Amino acid sequence: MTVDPVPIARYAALLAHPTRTAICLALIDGRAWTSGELARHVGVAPSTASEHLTSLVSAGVLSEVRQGRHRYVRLAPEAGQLIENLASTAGVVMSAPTSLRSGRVATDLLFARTCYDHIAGRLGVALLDALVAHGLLLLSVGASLTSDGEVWLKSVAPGTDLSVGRRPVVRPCLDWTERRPHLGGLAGSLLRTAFVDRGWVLQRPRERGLTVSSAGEHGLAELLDIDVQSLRAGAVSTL
Amino acid sequence: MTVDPVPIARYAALLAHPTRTAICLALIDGRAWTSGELARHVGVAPSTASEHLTSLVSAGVLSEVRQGRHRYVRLAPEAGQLIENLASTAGVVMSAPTSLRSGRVATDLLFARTCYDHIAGRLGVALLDALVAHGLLLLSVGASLTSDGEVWLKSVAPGTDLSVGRRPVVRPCLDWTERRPHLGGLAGSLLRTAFVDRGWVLQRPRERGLTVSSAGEHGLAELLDIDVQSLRAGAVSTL
DNA sequence: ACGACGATTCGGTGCTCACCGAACTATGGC
DNA sequence: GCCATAGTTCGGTGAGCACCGAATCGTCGT
Repeated sequence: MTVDPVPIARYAALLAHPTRTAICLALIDGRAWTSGELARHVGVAPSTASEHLTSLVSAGVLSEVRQGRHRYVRLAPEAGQLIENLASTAGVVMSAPTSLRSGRVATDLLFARTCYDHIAGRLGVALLDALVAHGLLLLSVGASLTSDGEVWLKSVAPGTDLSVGRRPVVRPCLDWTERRPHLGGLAGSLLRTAFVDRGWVLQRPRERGLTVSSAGEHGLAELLDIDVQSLRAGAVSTL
Repeated sequence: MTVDPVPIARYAALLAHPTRTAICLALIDGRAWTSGELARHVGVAPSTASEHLTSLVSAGVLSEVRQGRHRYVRLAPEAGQLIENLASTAGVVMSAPTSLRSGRVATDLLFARTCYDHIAGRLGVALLDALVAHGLLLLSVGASLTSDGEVWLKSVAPGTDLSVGRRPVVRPCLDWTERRPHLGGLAGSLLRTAFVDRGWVLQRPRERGLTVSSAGEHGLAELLDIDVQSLRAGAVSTL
């Protein structure tokens, strides 16, 4: 007995069930998905998806990060490679756009999407960077608005009372496609609402993806020097 | 739904069971094994092994050739690659000698082994080539001994009656490690017996592998100009 | 023709596991 | 404090399948 077949078989078994395979295929775009999203995507009960994720994570096929009540999972790079290898050996044509970090839906989401009630993706990261660049936000341990920032926010989102509630005004929320924080907390929520109200940011029901109108492009450029065009083209903010 | 997970899962499932994995690992040495050998090797009933082989073959993981009452299977090259990939991803160290066409046992068998009751492997192929080179054997459609060959055979294996029985005197038997015919049939059997009797070829019970003594090296060189040393080193006859 | 042997087919058995729903925990925002 | 939402745990159910032994088939060599 030269090589023990058991661990190999055990690993293969993880990819040997349509549901888990579908989960991995969804994750091959390189993004982090939540447990619930995956459950809906592959059409099983949340409990079932959760069980699958647990086994995939404990075997190292997926890596997980828990944030609040969400469980984000990502495909481990080696596992992604193996799956593409497996698919091609199995004679399945994986269309190019399905590969890592591409595909229409995927790129849309990479550009801008909702995270809880605020904006994530490259746009969300750019937003936070712009606030810092303009001296409106201070990023050290945690984050906080400067006094300029408070004034600015009230002008952008009129009728805001920052003293109410226990929700932190700003919260750096780790962005799982950019691996950098974007703007969360109350300020993030207010900004999203303000942008949607102005018709700058468009949000379709039951979808995570956000789009920016041409009015939004102008507005964001004027307000915070954000170049939406280049963000959309894939540029990341360089702060 | 961009990619159908089902065929991928189905393929992975083939490698997802310890028994089938063990079969594939055995086959990774690049040689063709019979169904029964694999059954014994992995420790299951012949019927079980047969079933596994059927599914592996029909999925293209293995290729099969039936010869007489034997079913030879080989690992498809892409499948071998995938398995090595899978093993390394699963964190299993596949020691170098386990890889394609190497390892001690494997190379021994590549050099010389029994096939039915005659000699296969590089030595078997060299034997057939030498007979042809010396004008003792005619290889066209099928094969037949020349009259010189008959005389020679009787001198090497005294007491031989070639007219008895329905067994073909010579039969080119496809060698599944060399992909070229070696000497089968009655002549092959007689030569093996003669060589074993003379102590040229050594055969341990319950093993397929054959070894050649130093007496055998001299004898084969003198009798048929066969260079056992270089065969053992991996050279193949070039006829 | 016959016996030996390798391989296959077929029933039956038992284990594993994917799945769901229901109950529960934890988090977020009011 | 409250409710809503995301996720998890757990028991039970059902399907799939790896396995074996017995019977059968085909080939080989006498």
